[in-house]
Amino acid sequence: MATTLRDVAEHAQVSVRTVSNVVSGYPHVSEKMRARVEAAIEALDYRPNPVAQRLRTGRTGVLALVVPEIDLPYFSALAREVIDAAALMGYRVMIDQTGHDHERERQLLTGGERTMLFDGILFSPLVTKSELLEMERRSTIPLVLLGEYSFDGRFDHVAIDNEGAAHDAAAHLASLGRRRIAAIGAQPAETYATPQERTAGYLRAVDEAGLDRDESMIRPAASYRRADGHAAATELLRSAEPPDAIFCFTDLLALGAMRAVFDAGLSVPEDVAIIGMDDLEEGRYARPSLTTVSLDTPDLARQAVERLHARITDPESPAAEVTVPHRVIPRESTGGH
Amino acid sequence: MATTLRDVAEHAQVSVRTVSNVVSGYPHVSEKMRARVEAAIEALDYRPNPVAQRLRTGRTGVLALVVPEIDLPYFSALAREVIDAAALMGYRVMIDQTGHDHERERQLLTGGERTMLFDGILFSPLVTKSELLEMERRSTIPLVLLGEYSFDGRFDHVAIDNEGAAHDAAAHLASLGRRRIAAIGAQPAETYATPQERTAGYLRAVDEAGLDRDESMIRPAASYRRADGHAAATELLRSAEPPDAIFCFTDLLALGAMRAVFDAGLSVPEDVAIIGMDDLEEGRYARPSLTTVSLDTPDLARQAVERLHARITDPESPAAEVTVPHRVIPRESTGGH
DNA sequence: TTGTATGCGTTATCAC
DNA sequence: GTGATAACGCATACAA
Repeated sequence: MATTLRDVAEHAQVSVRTVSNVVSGYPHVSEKMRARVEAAIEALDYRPNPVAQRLRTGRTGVLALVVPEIDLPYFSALAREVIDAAALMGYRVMIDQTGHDHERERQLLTGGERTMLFDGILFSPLVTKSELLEMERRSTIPLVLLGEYSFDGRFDHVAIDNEGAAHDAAAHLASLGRRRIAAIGAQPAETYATPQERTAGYLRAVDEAGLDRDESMIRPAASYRRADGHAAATELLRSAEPPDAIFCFTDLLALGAMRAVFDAGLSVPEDVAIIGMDDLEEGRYARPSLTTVSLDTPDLARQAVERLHARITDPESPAAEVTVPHRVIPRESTGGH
Repeated sequence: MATTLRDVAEHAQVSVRTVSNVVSGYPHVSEKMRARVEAAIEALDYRPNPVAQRLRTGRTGVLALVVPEIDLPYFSALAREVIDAAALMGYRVMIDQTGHDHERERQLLTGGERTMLFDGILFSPLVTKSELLEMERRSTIPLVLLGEYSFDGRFDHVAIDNEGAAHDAAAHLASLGRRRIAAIGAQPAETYATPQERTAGYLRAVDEAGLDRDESMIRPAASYRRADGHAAATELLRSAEPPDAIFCFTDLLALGAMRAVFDAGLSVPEDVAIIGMDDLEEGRYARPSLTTVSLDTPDLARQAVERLHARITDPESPAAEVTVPHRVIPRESTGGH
């Protein structure tokens, strides 16, 4: 069926070794040999079997990208950049959705039935500290964390400064004269790093602005979808002293929150200013356009893939901590440019 | 390093054959043998090497999903469902982005350097008829087309009725009393099937409503992103006789068009009613919420994966043509429920 | 029911 | 610089 190295070797009257050399670009091959082999390759339309190459070399040329849900715009934007960055370095990308299923995450990391299917993992889901500990104990596969814990430098880690970014977002609202600044996206238990760090940054900004901390202004979000932002904002607006500004931990939450403000008969930014994080394209076209904290996703993806590649080629290289810059982008939802 | 069948066999004092039987669930294995082998597997923490399995069996357990851009919400939603549906049938999914690069598409289909990396392809990008012809000539890998040409039943094909769906969308606008109904998303040349069919459906609805066909009301869109919808709508609104309704071939185009209407100082749906297609979650939270044509994406994904699986297991099975139902969902952008 | 041996298509180690 | 050949880890035809 499929043409193999041996077929080419026979056709060109040389050994498989020589054909392999030509195919893999081994430098020490005489010109006439190379020409003969290449002619045979052309004639037989030969293409190497990657599966056999893998078995032999142990490398698969595939990276896994693990995300909670690929249809969350932030993750699909990330996936796009990761796929492109990986392609540039000769990798293909397999995407796994954990769907917030911790068991699924563990399986993916500790081997499960899927060992050796990829050379490394870009791990992006929310994850708890104890899960990371378990990973470190059991897993041996090269791993780069995207976002979340830096975890004592035991894993490569590429992310923004969550605390700082959240601080800047809330500080932006304060700088506009808003006094009752709410936050949406905290997580109830002390489980995940991202919401914790963002809450901390928010609180620091509140303190620095000389505002009162008000626990009732901090709202959890079970997930980071529009519906969660809508529900949380609706509750906030019903309270005795509603906020005049809301900092949402993601743009998607913010878009849901905006819709809730309109549904309550109020307007953005006049009654309530809103800021998100992620700089989704959707926010640029929303009405009003959404002020947000932008993080250079292409850069983040590129750095993550590079880190992972470095770890794959040299498993002993020290873990790196990469922080990608962020910046507030003022738009209409906080009163313009 | 890694434990192999042979290691397990030695540990359990049996042959590799027996271990293999146990691992692969071969029924005729005596109880004590099975127990001994399983104990050894447990003790050595053995896991089969999927790459070796593949080389041996020729099956990879991987499907490729080819899309133009994974960060277009329609395709990320599709990817989510495809990944889930594939997981249910024991497949993993590799995502490829063609980025509207026809050369890239051809490579993916006619083999390129990537042969035998997956068992089948779900092919979703826009594609021309001549490209499909070339595919049929050269490619041998199981393939299911999502959307686009049915192509004479030579490929399995899962899609909505594009012509009918477009007709229903435009007819919905006409039924609301709109007289100057524009369309955004046509493609200039006679290249792709989807825009052609949608244009045809639009024209049929215009005719049926007794309205005049007006070529200037049909606007092309280079891509299907918000920016394209914005640009096209802006032009339409500047014309001497601007439209009172716009049918956009995708929700993303519609969301861009809505923003353009606001930027022009007009309102939706009072001045211009807008309808899209795809039923993105984004449209449900937009202001005003976006009327759209919904197609059951989970169902489409499931059927596509099932078709592909059927073709993989039986390459001789006749090509199937599956049409997934659609329906108009009225929302605020056309004047409510 | 279980063991032995061969091959899937490569790469890489030896010789020459 | 090139040729023969042994793995890589698994599944299976054939034998027992």
